[in-house]
Amino acid sequence: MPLSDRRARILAFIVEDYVESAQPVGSAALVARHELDLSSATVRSEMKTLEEEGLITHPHTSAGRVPSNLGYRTYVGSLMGERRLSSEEELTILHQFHQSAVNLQRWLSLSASVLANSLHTAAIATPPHMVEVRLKQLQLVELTEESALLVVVMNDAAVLQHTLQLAETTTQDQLTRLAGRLNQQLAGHTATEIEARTPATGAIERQVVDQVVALLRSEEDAASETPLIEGVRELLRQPEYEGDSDRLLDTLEAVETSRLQRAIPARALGNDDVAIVIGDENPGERYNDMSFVLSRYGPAGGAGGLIGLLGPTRLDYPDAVAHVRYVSDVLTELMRRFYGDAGPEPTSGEDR
Amino acid sequence: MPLSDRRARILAFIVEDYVESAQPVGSAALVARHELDLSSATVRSEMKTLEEEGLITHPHTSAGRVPSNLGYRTYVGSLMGERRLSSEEELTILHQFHQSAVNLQRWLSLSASVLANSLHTAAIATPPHMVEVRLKQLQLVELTEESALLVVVMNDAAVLQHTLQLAETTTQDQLTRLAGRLNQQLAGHTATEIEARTPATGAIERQVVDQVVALLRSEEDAASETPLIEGVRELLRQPEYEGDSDRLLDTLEAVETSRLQRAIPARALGNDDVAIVIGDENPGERYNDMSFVLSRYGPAGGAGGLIGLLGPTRLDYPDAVAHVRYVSDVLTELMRRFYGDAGPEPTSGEDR
DNA sequence: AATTAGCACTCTTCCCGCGAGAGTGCTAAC
DNA sequence: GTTAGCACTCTCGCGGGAAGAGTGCTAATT
Repeated sequence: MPLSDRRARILAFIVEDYVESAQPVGSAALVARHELDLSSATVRSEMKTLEEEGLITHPHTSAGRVPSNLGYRTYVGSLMGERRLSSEEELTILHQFHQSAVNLQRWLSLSASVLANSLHTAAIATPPHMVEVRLKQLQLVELTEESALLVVVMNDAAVLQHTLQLAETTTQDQLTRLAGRLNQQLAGHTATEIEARTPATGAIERQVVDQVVALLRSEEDAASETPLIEGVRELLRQPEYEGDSDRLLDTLEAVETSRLQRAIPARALGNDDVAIVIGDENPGERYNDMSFVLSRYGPAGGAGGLIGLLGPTRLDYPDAVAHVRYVSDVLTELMRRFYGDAGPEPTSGEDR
Repeated sequence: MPLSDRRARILAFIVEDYVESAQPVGSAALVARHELDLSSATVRSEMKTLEEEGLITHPHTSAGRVPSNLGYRTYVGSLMGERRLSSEEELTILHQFHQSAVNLQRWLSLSASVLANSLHTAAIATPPHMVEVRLKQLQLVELTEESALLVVVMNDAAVLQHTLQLAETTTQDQLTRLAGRLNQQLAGHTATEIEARTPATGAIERQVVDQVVALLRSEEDAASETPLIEGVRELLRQPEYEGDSDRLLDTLEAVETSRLQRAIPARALGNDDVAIVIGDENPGERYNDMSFVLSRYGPAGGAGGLIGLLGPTRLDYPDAVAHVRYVSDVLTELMRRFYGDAGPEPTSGEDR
């Protein structure tokens, strides 16, 4: 039995009312609220059908209806309207970016904060990384006679550092010369390329090269990076956790500890897509009652990452999608402006 | 009326029992637990006196006694025994450090984790900083024609970065030469020294120098650094928060958002001291029911910071002090080994 | 003079039961 | 197909009462 038009409308109302009130919605309340030309009895019978179709449920006999995960999925997939931010909203967001220092890390955390505050839930951002990470420049700084700091800048503008215990004692002069030589040889190459040639001269040189390769590899490996999370408190203030400290702490733990990556769709996301993962669509059981709304940011083909929201399944999806899309676009534009395209195809206009 | 010997012992028992059980301790229970040669009635009358002295309180008429902040303070100041870690405990901790990469940031977060897990509460660590921050080396990396990444290494081995929007277009070659020149001129100097000489040649040079000064300044300013916090969940699982979501969230907020520095005693801490701040001894009201157990880490005169515990006033202080002291010593020793003393006086032996 | 047994008193906590309220699901009429 | 009516179910909040813990006082004991 396909979803009749009327039943679809009712489902949408249930989702929207429930998102707003966090209370199970009853037939009478629904009729009153939307001034339907239907009696509550009719709505009740439609609700019954919706329940048989698995789109809504009952917490208990005498309570109103609550959307099931499938219900949300249906709503998100075909029922919800598209929301666009007003230019006022857009300006408020832009304004915050313009006040921020030019610093990718700041932008990311600002983006996450903006999302978290707008939707009163948690937001996450993974640091940008490229498919092909190349060495841009390395630097060696003496710490003691037997240890040195290796600083590596990559083509995605990431700066990684590592302390080396040197096999032999050296001076800053020698280190500077070594760094200069290695920069000439290795700049612009990937970990694999560097490994393939292995010049292998001095002991220290080998140490440095090995470490550079290791750092490039770790940057290539998106999963190794801890995502940034903002607004956990906003999330935990949601009524779903009210008075339920256990669930609250479990969620806090799930959000903070388990590598979020595993829960995030690894599948490629087009630059304009916003992916919505609802409840048990998540791999792993930890996020059974949570949803993700995610988008890729960063110039197409260049360094990029994921940014988005993490909330209870009871999320305002239209609002979430609109915000995630806009913030992601802003971030992409900023990166393009300040870090260059850093990729093959200069993408077509999605600026605003 | 000075604290009689017996009354002091009773206070100590109350503190210790309460720390262990998180339940108000009654006179009968106390006698039984410690096999005292006293009747519960005697203990009761002593308790009454302790209460009049403000060392303990009553949640309500028919409940046992709970130490007041003053009670804890007295206990910590003169009653508690000194606890030393067993060599087994020390080894377990050391082992974790030896498995870690040589990386100050890692060490800090490891230290905090160790503390948090050992005492089942939160632990904090502020990044190391020096009283006199000097430029060690800078590096300029081209991003686009009009923007470059400035990477600055300081004498405390901190690496800071900043993206510059350049006033003129340049090439990597020009940037490398500029970096070389500036390194010769500025390396080893403090922000103030650099500012005083102001060579002021090209526009880009001025931009770079200004930014270097700003970065040095921000590193000098300890308060600007966000402390690292681990184990918030351990803290929030403590019985004080059980079933009290509001208090839980308030605490989460206090711990995560408000600049912890303000609550941390800014006063100089000797290298071997462990400072204990209890409840309302904290400046600001946010931490009225929390205690800090803090120690300075880092070679004397060199780069250093604070590390310690953040818990409910109901803390196992002897255990806390022992752990904080040991971890701080380990950290200091590691820093000395890998980063050098980086300071005038090579400190006398406090290694183990 | 200090200690102790005894006891009344207070206050919390838990449980039980009950009534109000919300909302459903069915049936019969429109 | 829609709707009014109604019985039924379940939750939630409230009051009462019993159990338990622990105090504080008093009077007896050492």
